[in-house]
Amino acid sequence: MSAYAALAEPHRRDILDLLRGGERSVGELVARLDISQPGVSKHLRVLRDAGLVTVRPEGRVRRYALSPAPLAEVDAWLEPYRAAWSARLDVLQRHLEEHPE
Amino acid sequence: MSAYAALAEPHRRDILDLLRGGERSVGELVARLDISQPGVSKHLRVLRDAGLVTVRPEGRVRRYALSPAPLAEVDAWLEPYRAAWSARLDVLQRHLEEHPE
DNA sequence: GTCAAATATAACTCACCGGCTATATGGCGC
DNA sequence: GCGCCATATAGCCGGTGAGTTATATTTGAC
Repeated sequence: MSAYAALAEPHRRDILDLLRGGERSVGELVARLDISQPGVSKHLRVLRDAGLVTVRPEGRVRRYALSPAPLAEVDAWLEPYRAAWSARLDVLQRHLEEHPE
Repeated sequence: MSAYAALAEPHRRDILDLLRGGERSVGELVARLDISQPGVSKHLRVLRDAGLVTVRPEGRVRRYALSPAPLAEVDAWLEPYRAAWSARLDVLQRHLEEHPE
């Protein structure tokens, strides 16, 4: 699954947001996510296949960590659009300068 | 459908990319997209519902234009991750400086 | 070795998505 | 009005996604 598709699911974005705070075990994620443990494991599998997270087994616990590299592609795709919407903001700003309310 | 989900479909990203070059009629999009006209219309409907494009009827032609505002949300979500992956690059860079091959 | 804890996988269901063809809708030319 | 052109919608189908419960797997504790 592409990084784009992986991000389409809100729970998966939640998981990534949680992992931004550092490594988390599956149990810790389950505790914060209002879906079943197998559901979390399934999402983690998708994220792992997309290269967005990595696992580090530690005893019987598996700690997941963020691996944000694939997001760079999304960011790169977004790049030209950033110009587009800031251009729009510029237009608005110029308009306001020339026609103050 | 959320902006994230809208972006999950490659054809829809293609459509947005095409619209970056300016307004396009449905026919022009169909000509470049290797899917049927109804398929394109369906994707345009999704993009419209997500607020990513706007329509301007002009005679019997409907011209679609980019409306990138919802992408700002995606960009904002991505923001903290940008830090995360540039941090990783920094780590790599420092490593290379301290241990040149 | 046995049991319990942590996690993954299997198997199932339901809903939705993306493609198609066929058809409806609305504007234009005559 | 009639027919054509551009586009949208309806309706169908096959695939897949996200959730569940039940079960398998691995590891640690004893």
